[in-house]
Amino acid sequence: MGRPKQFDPDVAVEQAMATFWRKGYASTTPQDLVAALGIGKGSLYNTFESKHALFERALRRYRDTAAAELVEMLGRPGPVKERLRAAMEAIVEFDLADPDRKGCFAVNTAAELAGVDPEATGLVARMFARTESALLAVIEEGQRSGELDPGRDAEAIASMLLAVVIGMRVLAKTADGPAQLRRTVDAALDAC
Amino acid sequence: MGRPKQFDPDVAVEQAMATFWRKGYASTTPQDLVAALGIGKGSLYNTFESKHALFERALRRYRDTAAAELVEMLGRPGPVKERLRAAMEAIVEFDLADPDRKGCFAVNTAAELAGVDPEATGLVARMFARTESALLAVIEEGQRSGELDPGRDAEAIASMLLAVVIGMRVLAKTADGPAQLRRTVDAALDAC
DNA sequence: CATAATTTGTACTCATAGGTCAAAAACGGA
DNA sequence: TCCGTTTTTGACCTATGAGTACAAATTATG
Repeated sequence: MGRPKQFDPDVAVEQAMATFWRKGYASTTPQDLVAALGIGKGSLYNTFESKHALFERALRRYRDTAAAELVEMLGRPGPVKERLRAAMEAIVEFDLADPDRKGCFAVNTAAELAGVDPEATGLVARMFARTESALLAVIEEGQRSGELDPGRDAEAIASMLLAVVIGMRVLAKTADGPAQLRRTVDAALDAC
Repeated sequence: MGRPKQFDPDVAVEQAMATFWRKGYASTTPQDLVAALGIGKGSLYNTFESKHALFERALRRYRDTAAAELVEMLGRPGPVKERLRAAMEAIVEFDLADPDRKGCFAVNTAAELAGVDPEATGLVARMFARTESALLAVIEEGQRSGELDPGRDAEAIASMLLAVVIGMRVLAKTADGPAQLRRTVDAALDAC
């Protein structure tokens, strides 16, 4: 019954994610969104309650795709140090290859909305926590297998690696070349 | 000659800095600014060319105060590790004590405007570079004095510490307590 | 085929962004 | 005290933000 939608809401959320990611929340206008999604304003507000609601869905989508990918990479089989290096290098490659220099959607959102938007703040905090858990799991696995020194504080190392990753993704937005970030990866791995 | 200004432009820049720092560039409105500076809109635009020009001055002020303070702390006399710890712990204390969770103005600006606003991007990139230089100087000093292992790559460690600091300042915006950041400081110092 | 249900496009609305401008006010100098 | 200069005040302006209203269009079902 009723007229069927002319567009796929999931695809629309994906496109909204790309737009919010590139421009940030405040700077993204309804016009930006209708242009990016290729639908009219009526459909926009009929399908998604509000700009804020759509933003929240976009953030969740990010969590379930890009953020989940990092966690997945860390969970792959293989030597611990190689996994950590692969994951960090993939981030560096990705961020530097992006002509828009979008960085990380979660990091950008933390910088823009933490303390202002409770839903966004909570979502981002949990993404960070999830990433930290994944890092911790890898570190502990390495310590058990003897690849890493078991005498070190695994939680501290995981927390530091999370900070390194977040810091790199900020730096990637202003970096003029890959040298600095590659050095950072090397030093971070040495610290494990 | 002519009517004297009723307000101190330097103080006004300071207040503008606080406002931009807390709300970000896009979300700060002329109304916010006249309210924060306590002057009329005419005076605002008579004294500062535009919102963007005022923002740039605010960023420069930040560079010359808060950002300079970190560099200064790192340059103080004393054992290298103690200096690094003191500087990092000061950042953590400062960020967590702030009820607004503003974080670092430079980091927030990088997240919001890198790639969009050339002046802001350049200013932030140079603040980061300056901080990295200060970190490198401390590391090298420690390696010369024997406090740190001279066999390690000082530049890599400095780059990593910069990433750690930036990452911590993002994390401080969503953190629920000091534990995670304290662990990060410990692990970062161990990595030197 | 009529009808109910849903979507879509378009035209509105109200508030605010970002800024300009004219006139009044406050100064120092002649 | 009048003049030229500069600042302040606050009304004004145009464009856009975010969203609403609603009629027209499109569909499944009885």
